[in-house]
Amino acid sequence: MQMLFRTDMMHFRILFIPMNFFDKSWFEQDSVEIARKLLGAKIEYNNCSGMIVETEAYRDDPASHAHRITPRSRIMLETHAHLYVYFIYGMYHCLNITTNKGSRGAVLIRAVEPVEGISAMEERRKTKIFRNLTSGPGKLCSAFGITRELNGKEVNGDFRISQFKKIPESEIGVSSRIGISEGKDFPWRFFITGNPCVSR
DNA sequence: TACTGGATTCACT
DNA sequence: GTGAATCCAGTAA
Repeated sequence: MQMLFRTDMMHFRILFIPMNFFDKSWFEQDSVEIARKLLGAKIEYNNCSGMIVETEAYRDDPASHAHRITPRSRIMLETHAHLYVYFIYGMYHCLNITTNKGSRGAVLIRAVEPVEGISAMEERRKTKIFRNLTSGPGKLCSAFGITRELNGKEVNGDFRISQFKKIPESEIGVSSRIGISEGKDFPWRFFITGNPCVSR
C-alpha cells in the first residue's frame, strides 16, 4: 500500500499515514457537503475505531455555536480540519470537525458503528450492549475516551479520519428532526444511514 | 460575581 | 414520556 510519511517531532517517531486519509484541504468544503460525505468514513483514536453513521452539519444558523463567535467557538471561524470538542450538560463531550474555509462551520459526529477496540469501548461505557456503545454524540466520545484535550487539534494527528466504506446514496437519509434552537426546522442538517448504531 | 441554560443520556414510571 | 444529573461557557450587572 502506498504510504505518506509523517514525522512526530516530540517523540522522533515516523508514523505511516495511508493515502486514504482525508487531507486538510478536503475539509475546506461546506459543512453540509462534508457531513454527507463523512458517512462511511472511519475515525481512529485511542486504539479504537468506528465507522461514521450519523452526522450533523452546522453553519451560521441560530442553533449553531458558530452563530455567535465566542472564545470557545472561534475555532469554527478560524480553522478547518480541526477538532472542536466541547463539554455539555455537565457530563458529556461532543466531537466536531471544523469545515468551511474562510467561513464558519463544523460537522458534529453524532454516531459511529464500532469497528476496533470494542472491549475498551465496553469498559469505558460500562456496558456490553453493542447498540449502546457509540449510538450518540456523548456516547461515542465516552467510548473513545475523547475529552477537551483534543479540542483545537488538527485531524490526522492523534485523531485520524479516513475513507472506509462507500455508503450508497439510497442508504443516506436526511432527517426531518426539529432544530433545537428557536424552534426552527433544519432538515438539511442531519445525515443518517440505515445502520442500527444511530441516535434514538 | 452570580446566574442561566445547554448540539445529552439514562433511570424510572 | 418525563425528569434528573452535572459542569462550564456565556451573559448580565
